Amino acid sequence: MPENTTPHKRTGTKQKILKVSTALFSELGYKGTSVRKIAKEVGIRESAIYNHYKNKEEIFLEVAKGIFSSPFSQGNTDIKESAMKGKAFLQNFTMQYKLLTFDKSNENMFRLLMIELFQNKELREQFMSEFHDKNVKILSEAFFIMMQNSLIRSQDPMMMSYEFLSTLFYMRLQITLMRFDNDSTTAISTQFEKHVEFFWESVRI
Amino acid sequence: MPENTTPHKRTGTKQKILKVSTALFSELGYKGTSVRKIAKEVGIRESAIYNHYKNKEEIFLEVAKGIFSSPFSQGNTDIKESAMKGKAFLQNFTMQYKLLTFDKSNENMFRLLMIELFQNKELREQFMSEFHDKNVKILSEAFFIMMQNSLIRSQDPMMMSYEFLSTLFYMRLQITLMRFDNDSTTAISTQFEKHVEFFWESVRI
DNA sequence: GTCTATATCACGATAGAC
DNA sequence: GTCTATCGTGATATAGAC
Repeated sequence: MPENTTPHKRTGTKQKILKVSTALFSELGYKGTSVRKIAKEVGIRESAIYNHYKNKEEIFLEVAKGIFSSPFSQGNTDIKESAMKGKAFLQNFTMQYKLLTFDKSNENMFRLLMIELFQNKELREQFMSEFHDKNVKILSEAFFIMMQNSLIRSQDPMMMSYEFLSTLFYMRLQITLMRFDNDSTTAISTQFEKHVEFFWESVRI
Repeated sequence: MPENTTPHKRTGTKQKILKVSTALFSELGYKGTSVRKIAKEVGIRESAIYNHYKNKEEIFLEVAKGIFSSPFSQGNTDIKESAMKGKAFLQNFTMQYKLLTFDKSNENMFRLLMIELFQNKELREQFMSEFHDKNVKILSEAFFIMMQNSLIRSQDPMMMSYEFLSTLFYMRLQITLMRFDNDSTTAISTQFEKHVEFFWESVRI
């Protein structure tokens, strides 16, 4: 027995608002997206929006929340195990990253992040923790294990992760920008594999 | 005999508009900056703005133009000469980049760039050509020379530049974000030097 | 070149009928 | 839960006096 808003009919409208808002915020940023546009796209009047959300800010925060919960940590495939493979681990990690880069919904997330990064403190913190720290942590563990197994030369694992990750991020930024203008990304897309090659040659023993 | 607008008095107003606009656009983005705010800060009425610029867009493009002409290529110190020094060249290049990162006006520029990157096609093109291509070109030349002199291992110079640059960019982004929130950047600021060390160890023969 | 005054518009949000 | 109607605000931009 559900006792929430819209008891028996499906909660379609609220979800539709969220879906439409996600697309619009991603494309136009916070200021560029108006409640008017959202309502129009959803197919209701502006005033009806306020039956579901207190105000525009509440919609945005809900969008931001949902967007970050998209799991980057894939299957949590035992790091201790896979890190032993050395180069293959990095190839796999990079592949996952590449897939995210070219995934449509993640592309929107990334765009929204970049647009609002300097305007929303909450988003900045999520960027640092979800985007950066999380990946550095995974990579650091892996590099540490590789060092223990004498696969790579000894270095600060955190620093190594930073070096490895920053290039992935920069490629992602460039590709997202290029796709935004419908430029071809074939040339740069092979860069991911080259990056792994270069990095591995730099650190392997 | 000047025959332009404001014949004998100084053209202070137009320059002041530009100066104020630069600060405001950098802080608030395009949508967040209103002609009202600009006028108020300058100390004139909104309508007076239109004696100097056709519209808001024209002001913004002028700001963007000026902001990119800030020369990264410093003294154009003969690359052929300095590249021979190998590691010292990279240290010098990175030092310049670090100075830019911590320079207040360049910090504003970078923030503006990040805010509007996905909203303004012209800015994207300027980013690609001025920000990326230019630096890749300088570094590629240097790496090529280093290879010729057997200072570093043989690789695609462009690719090497990409690898070297992307980390600098990522550090810059992180530092700018942290400074935005008044977080301490002492820990990350030494990363620049570590990056050069790591990279040099990766490529030197 | 600056001012006052105004036109026109889009925005976020609310009140109240259905 | 959605609608119509409306308010208040702040935005870009223009016309015309000084």
